[in-house]
Amino acid sequence: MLAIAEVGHVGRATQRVHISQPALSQQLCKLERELGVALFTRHHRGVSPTEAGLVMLDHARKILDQVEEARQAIESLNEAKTS
Amino acid sequence: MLAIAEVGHVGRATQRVHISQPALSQQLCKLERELGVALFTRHHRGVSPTEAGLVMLDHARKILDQVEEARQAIESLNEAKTS
DNA sequence: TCAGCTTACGTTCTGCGTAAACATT
DNA sequence: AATGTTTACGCAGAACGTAAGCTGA
Repeated sequence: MLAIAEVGHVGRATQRVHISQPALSQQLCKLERELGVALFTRHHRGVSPTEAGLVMLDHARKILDQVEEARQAIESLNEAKTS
Repeated sequence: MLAIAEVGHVGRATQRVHISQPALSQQLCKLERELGVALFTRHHRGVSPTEAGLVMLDHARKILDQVEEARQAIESLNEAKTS
């Protein structure tokens, strides 16, 4: 969700996530409410990350990497079983 | 979700997660369908993790730790701002 | 006026809880 | 019979998409 907004535009990010732009905006707003901090500053030419947004981006990448790692771990374990 | 089932019983885990036992069972089944692998073997005295369950457990802990780390990072960043 | 984010609103889907069923000893 | 997991089912809340609104250059 946030990781996608790293493209610089909320609207531009939609083609990566395959959801509509308002929905993505809602997700972002919800996350910001949840964290109690603004992740991006809105301006007329897309958005740019705040300080908090930057640290969050870093953590988000790590989390997603970890998830992907887990997914691949069970995947390769699956193949070993079926072979 | 999975991390809670590390208590050994699906039913016993409910008091940690504060959701009903059927709901937790559903989550577990859904995750197993999603991964295409059984995470636990069911027997008459609770459940015990399969091989896949064990590796998943390991990854799940890392992921949750990472999430917690992120949450605390923005938290401390918030406090710095307000002070 | 234009580009891009946000709000409104109705619909669809997901997740939970209660209740009932199934399985194993 | 008893313990523990799963299925059925109805409902509340969340998420999405379409459409309309808002804002700054």
